[in-house]
Formats: sequence, C-alpha cells, structure tokens
Amino acid sequence: MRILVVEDDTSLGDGLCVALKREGFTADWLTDGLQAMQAIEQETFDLVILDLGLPRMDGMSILTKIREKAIAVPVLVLTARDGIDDRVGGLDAGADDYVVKPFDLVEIMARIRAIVRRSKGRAVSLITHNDIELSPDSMQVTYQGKGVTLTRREYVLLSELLSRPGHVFTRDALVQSLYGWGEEVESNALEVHIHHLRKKFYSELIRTIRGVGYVIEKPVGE
Amino acid sequence: MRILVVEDDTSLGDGLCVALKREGFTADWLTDGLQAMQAIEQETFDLVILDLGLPRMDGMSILTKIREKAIAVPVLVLTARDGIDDRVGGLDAGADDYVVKPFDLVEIMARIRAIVRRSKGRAVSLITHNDIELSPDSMQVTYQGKGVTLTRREYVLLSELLSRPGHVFTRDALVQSLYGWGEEVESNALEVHIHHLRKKFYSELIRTIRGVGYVIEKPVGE
DNA sequence: AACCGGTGTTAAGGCATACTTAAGAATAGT
DNA sequence: ACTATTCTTAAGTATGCCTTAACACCGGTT
Repeated sequence: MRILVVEDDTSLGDGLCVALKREGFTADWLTDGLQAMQAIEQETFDLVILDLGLPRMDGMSILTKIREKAIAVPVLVLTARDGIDDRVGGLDAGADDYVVKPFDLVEIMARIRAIVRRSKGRAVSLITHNDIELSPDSMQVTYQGKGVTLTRREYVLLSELLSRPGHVFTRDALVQSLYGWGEEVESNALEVHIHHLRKKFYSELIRTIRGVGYVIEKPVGE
Repeated sequence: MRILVVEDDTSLGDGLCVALKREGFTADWLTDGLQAMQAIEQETFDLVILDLGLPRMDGMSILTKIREKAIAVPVLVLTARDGIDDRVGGLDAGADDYVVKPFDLVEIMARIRAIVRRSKGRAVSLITHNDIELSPDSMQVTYQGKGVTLTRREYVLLSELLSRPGHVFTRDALVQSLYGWGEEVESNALEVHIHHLRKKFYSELIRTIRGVGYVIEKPVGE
C-alpha cells in the first residue's frame, strides 16, 4: 500500500511519513508541486495526500490535472484554509476527502483507512472461457474483444452452460433453467437456441452428448 | 441515483429530501432505525444519509451492522456531537464521511456529490460520452457543444445510464432509481422518457435489450 | 445399404414487448 | 391562482424474439 505525501512543511511531511510507516504503509514524500505531478503520472500510488499550498505547482492545479487525465488515484487534500467554498471546491474538483490543518493525527489516520477501504473491493466477477467474456453484472458478452448481442434465452442458456464447464447438462435441466417448471416446450426450441449460440460464437463451443444433453469443454490444459 | 435519508427530525429529513430531489436525486426517507436497517438490507441505494440518534435502533449500530454484513453502500453520517473520538469512531466503523449538525446545505450537497462520484468508479465530476457532456453538479447537459435542456426525469435517467456505459439496467432498476418506492408507476412512463432522450440526442444512444432493459453502448474501441 | 431415433438447419407466423404519439394530470414557477 | 412546463396514461402501431414445423443430416443398428 503505497502513499505519496505532497507537503512542503518539513516537520508536517516528515511526521506524516513516520506515522504512515508505523501503520504499515509505504510512504513517499515530495515537497515540490511539479515534481509531484510527474511522480503521480509515472508511478502508481494507492493514495495521494496533497497539500494545497505548494511551490512551483499549486495543489488545486495538481488535483484538477489528475482528474483531467483520468488518473484513478484517491486524493486526500490538506488545507489550511477553512472557508466552506474552498472545501466545496476541493471536493468538486475530485478530491476524495479533505482535512483542515491543523489536524489530529488520529483523525487523519482514520480517514486514510476509510479511503483505502473504499478503494479496495471493487472486484468484478467475470466469467471467461477462451475468447468469450460474460459479465453477469452487466449482462454484457464479448467474443474476441467484440461485443456480441444475445437474446434473453440465449444469454440464460450460455451462462448456465458456462457456469460449469465440463459438466454435462441434460436437455431437461436446460429446458428447466430456461422455462422454469411452468410451461413445457414441445418442440426443438432448445436446439434452435443452441444453434444460434454456436453461430454467434463457434460451433465447437457446445458439444452434443448424444441422447443426454450438452457440455462446454473445459478450457485447454486442465 | 437513489438516496435513503434516515433522520427522525421531521423538518430536517423533509428538507434534505426536497433539496436532494431538486439536485436530481431520488430520495426516500425513514425516521425509524429498525425500519431503515431492513430497507437497507432489502433494497439498493446509492447512498445512505444516517443520523446517529434514532428511535428503535441507534445509527451507529446500523452502521456497524451494514459493514458486518458487507453491504457496500456508502454512508454519510450526521452527528450532533462534536468530539473527535466520535468522528474517528464513525469513520472506523465504516462511514464514508460525516457531517456535524448543524450543517450548511451547500456543503452537505458537495459532500454527497463527492461520495456518489467516488462510488461510481471515481469518474471525473464531468461525465462525457461521445458528444454528450453532463455535469452532475449543475444538472446541465450539452450535446455537440450546444446546450440541451432535460427535464428532471430525463436527467436522472440519462445520468443513471451514463454512469455505467455497457451495463444493462433492468427496467425495474431504472424505475426504482427514478421513483424510489414512494410512488409507483403502472404504465409505460419509462419508455416514454427513453423515447424523449433518444429524440433529444440520437436514437442509437440507448439500446434496448428486449425483455430486460436498456444500455448505453461503451464508446467505440474497447 | 437401408432404416431409425436423435440432432441440426432454416424459415415463417404469432405474440409479447417496445415505440410513438397525443391528450389529460400533475407539478412548479410567477 | 394562473400559466407553463413536465409527467403519466393510454391507445395504436411497429418490431423482433421465440416457437413451431418441415426437412436435412448424422450415427448406430439391423
């Protein structure tokens, strides 16, 4: 967990670094605005603690530029000023939080922990199989990088099959997951959908087990 | 963008809701702690504004329970107390921010925008998509450089869709973010708004997923 | 090789879903 | 309270998915 402290006040910057390290973070410390901007562009930090009053490049300018360039690092702003306008401005410029100096070390640590906690745990569950990506969350499907549009039935069918590669789904099981218990299908609707899926991807994707049902092969090398 | 206000002070709760709606959010309001806890478990909110002093279930208990259950909703804590310990306690218990009462309406709105912005994958405070620019703060929208006037519902709908390009929003989800649970819509109002948006921009902007909902395509080249 | 059950392919009709339009409520602004 | 905007309702129209069904194909069995 790497944190960049940008603060020209020597005792404050040093104190922060020491405190951060004591908490188990890795802390880098810069006093110069321009230098800091370059570091943020080139390196990767988990958090930037940014003083607003800085030599060579103002803190607010750095913040604005970070967001312009869509750099996704969380920023905690330190400000000596106390006006609500400044605080509002900072937040709207893209800061994740701000602390007014002088601040309590216990408090700022709590804020840092809060920010770090937030920024973690944004994992996306994504089903992948060969060149097929299927994100349950967004109902979006891509094949070889390109978006593929599936109808509802096709999507349900594919996600069912992909949920357990190598597992043979009986025709009945698949029909059930498509239609539930209520309605029965008295034709080859299932096969038609399978056909459409094979067409939209590649025909070997779904293997037929004659007399039983269908499988998606396990990815190669297992 | 749906926000739950949990506040037993009537005038404060009502005032917050009105202000939130004016800003284009959908606001639900509860005064009872236990009720709120149930709502948070069952429904989906983009933000919970939580007063600490509540009947039946204390605000801090709610917060603790939310985090225990790993519910990922951002929480903004309102507190009448002013001690740093409380503030630290709140942040460490999993609050994303806190505001001490009495607070300035302008400030709390800025904080709300900041939290919401963070939780939506930390986009810059200006959402852009193709030729459409949408600034969440001012509710202003431009298309191909020219200003476009959207009504409140249109704005909410568009910003919801734009907040996650490529994500398929189910019709239910969109209706909830437009109306909360207060008022129910028993007609095709949603479709009508979609229609208006397509007319004001271009019809391919919003793609229909038949039987499911709507998506905004990801910008080309991904 | 001919048969037969099971599966694949294709095309078309029906039907549920979505779009469009307009008018009457509801809301907000003056 | 009145007006202008915005929202909802509802009805008619359009669209496209799903099923059906007819036929082609394949593999195994006689």
